Amino acid sequence: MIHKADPTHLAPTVFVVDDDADLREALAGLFRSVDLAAVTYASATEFLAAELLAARHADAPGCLVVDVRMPGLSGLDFQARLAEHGIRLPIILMTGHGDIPMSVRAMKAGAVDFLAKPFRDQDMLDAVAAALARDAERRSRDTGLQALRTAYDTLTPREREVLAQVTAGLMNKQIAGNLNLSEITVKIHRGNVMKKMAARSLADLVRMAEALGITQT
Amino acid sequence: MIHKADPTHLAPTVFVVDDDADLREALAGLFRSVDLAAVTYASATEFLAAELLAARHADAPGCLVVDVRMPGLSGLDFQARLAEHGIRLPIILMTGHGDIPMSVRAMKAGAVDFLAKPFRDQDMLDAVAAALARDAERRSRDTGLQALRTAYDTLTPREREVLAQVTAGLMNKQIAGNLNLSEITVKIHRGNVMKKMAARSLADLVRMAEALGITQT
DNA sequence: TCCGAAATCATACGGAGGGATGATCCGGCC
DNA sequence: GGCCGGATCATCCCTCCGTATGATTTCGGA
Repeated sequence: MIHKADPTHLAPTVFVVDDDADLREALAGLFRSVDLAAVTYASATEFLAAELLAARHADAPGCLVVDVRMPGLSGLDFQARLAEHGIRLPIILMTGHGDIPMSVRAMKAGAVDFLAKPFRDQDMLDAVAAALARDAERRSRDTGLQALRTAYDTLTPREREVLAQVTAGLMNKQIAGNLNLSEITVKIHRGNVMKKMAARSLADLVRMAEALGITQT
Repeated sequence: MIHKADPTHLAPTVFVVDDDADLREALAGLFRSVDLAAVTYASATEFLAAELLAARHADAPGCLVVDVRMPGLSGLDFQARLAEHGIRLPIILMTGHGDIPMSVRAMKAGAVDFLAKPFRDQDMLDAVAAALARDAERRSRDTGLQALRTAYDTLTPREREVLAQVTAGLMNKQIAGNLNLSEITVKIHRGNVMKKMAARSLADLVRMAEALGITQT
């Protein structure tokens, strides 16, 4: 496990999606000039095809720089489509002929920035820096949670019930009553839960349950 | 305490700030037509003066509908100024001559919406509904936290130290060592903490500490 | 059919939590 | 000076937690 590369530490990539080849290359050059890897696509569908096939979207840190007006899928629709495919890269939108409602809609949908062309290189670089920071933060949150989920997945159904009630603050005795068990059995499940979740204290376990969204009915 | 009115349940008020008297009144009428209380101001400074004097901002649920271009304080500066005064009402901005960068800046700063004039009445009402929902949600989160803070404020310095280490998962014995106390003293502080915080279990206490952002150095 | 994982329970012991009672000491405050 | 709250500690006692040892049952897969 220690030998597996941690995607969080990979160099991030800026994915440029624009039907204007000149602009694509200009942007890619701009990003590379500040030591950022850049990949270009001529359309949203091209990006989706490539990324879904590569299946890299799950572990590729980076962000998207997308023109809102493109043949086929528009930037705004693209924004919505990404979520469906589980791609959660932060998006920076660009437009040559956008209006205020469009920019507001994009920002509401979670875009990091919305730049009207022409924009200054520095504005784009600032936006990309913000987007990459947002992506890195989401990733670190996600990997923490994923480790917890992996551990949680190893629990048996009974152990999960016990976990829920333990972290709800019930005593072994009460849990035993609720589940129609003897207290000793609850203790055993409880001990197993602590081991499997690698919790060093009840406080630990409570925080884990909190992060996992485990609630007691 | 039970007899004090819960601001959460007061009817929300829409605060309209615009230097155009006709538009002010038109908007106030629109809001009242859907049974929303509306108060109008001709400028940002007028709003701040009135609200800060009334000291109602702390418990008045509602939202702001503000024109970005006004004599004196602009809508965007106004947005920044509110935070300084501790006023956290959601803001909807309007503009007659805005541009995309302005709208993006406003949205980044947390505006609920940014409407270009002329807008449809329904769009404004939708925006206000969203703003009021956001305000109500923040309020309910805040009041929950405030109850916790009130309880936490009653703790003595020693009790807070013990709380921090208890919720960090340390045993009484270890806490006693860290604080150079006997175990029995820790137990007493611990018991006092449970009473004062009204925690019915350790799990409870851990969640409270989590919500309060209490971390162990 | 046999094995292993899951689930169940008993007994027993040691450690940890938690309350009650009683006591001392110190520093503000009326 | 006297009072009170905060902090400190002891002793006693009971409950709760955790784990080890040993054992049974059930169920699904090799």
